[in-house]
Amino acid sequence: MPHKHNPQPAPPPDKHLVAALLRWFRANARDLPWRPHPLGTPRDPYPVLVSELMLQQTQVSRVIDRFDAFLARFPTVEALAEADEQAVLTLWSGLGYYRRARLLHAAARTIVTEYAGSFPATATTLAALPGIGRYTAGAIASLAFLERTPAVDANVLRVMLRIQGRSLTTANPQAIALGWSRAQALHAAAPRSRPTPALLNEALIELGAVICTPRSPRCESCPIADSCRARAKGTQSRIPAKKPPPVRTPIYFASVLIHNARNRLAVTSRPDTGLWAGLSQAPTVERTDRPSTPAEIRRKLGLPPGRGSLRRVTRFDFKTTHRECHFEVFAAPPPANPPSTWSFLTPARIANLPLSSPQRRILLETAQP
DNA sequence: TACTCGTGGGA
DNA sequence: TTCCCAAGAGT
Repeated sequence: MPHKHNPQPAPPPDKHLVAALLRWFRANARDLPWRPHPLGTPRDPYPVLVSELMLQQTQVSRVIDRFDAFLARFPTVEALAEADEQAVLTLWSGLGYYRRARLLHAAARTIVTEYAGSFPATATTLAALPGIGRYTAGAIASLAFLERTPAVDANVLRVMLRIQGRSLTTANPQAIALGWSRAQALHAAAPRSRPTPALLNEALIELGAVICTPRSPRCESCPIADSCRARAKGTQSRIPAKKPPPVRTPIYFASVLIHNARNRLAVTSRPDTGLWAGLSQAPTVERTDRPSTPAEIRRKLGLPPGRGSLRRVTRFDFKTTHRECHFEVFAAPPPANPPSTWSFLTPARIANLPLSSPQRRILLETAQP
């Protein structure tokens, strides 16, 4: 009698996995603005830096247009370093996680001032730059400098966990350690040719993005399905394990549209920490316990008292990962002496400010008659 | 370590 | 419609 528990056949060695993956990538790589021609060519580190920072926690489709616009406006690391931070944030408007834009700007300045404009060329030295963590450092070091080093993002981690058949959340430190060590092992088993580290990292990311997707992975099209323990056990849909949804806390915003006599609109800057730090907005009051009353809004913004001076225009909700934002939009006449922190601007000027999505809606859609 | 920091497409 | 969640880093 054979074994009762019928063990799975041993997966092929990593060498075969890597060969199949690279073959698939060469044949199926999508044409992306930041992808080198031909594949495996070392890339300029600056576009890699920009694309990787833009792609953090978002999706390729959201980034493609922004990437081209950003490089057109700031074609070199020197141009970015010299830029005004507001200009950088403006090009980032709508992308979210605005701290990434500030950190990218800071990294460019560090590269120019401390490295005379030429990028540090190793993952270790890159990781010391602002906004560049372990993943981005590995990506730049491999894609631009062909260093044999892994780059494990959420895509690669998912691929590694499924290959190993481990149902852990992507936030689990064990899972992260497994992802990096498994990816490192694949590099060790890969061919020695110079472009291989870049090709392997990009292939793993691409596989996770188009085949080994979070939901409904296309296992029937996967070049390394015969190396995948999850596939063998049929557990791919449960890997990685789900993490509990984040708790969303409410914030109540009251934003006020204030036109002056020349029909220009009042705009202020948000504080430089917290949600939408440093972005522009209509004069706004916010609190976390309940909506502000009209009297409170008038008082806090220095608007004249009296019932007719503040009328509600509309309201809407906007969700972020951790916040449930309730917006009420009002209109009011300008105070006799507006605060010096307010600017009165035309729509064209406002469109060139760094705006969050809800403020873009308020200032550029709701405000226009 | 656990939490913060956005957004909008798609299931 | 509502919910899920995608090429992370900093604190």
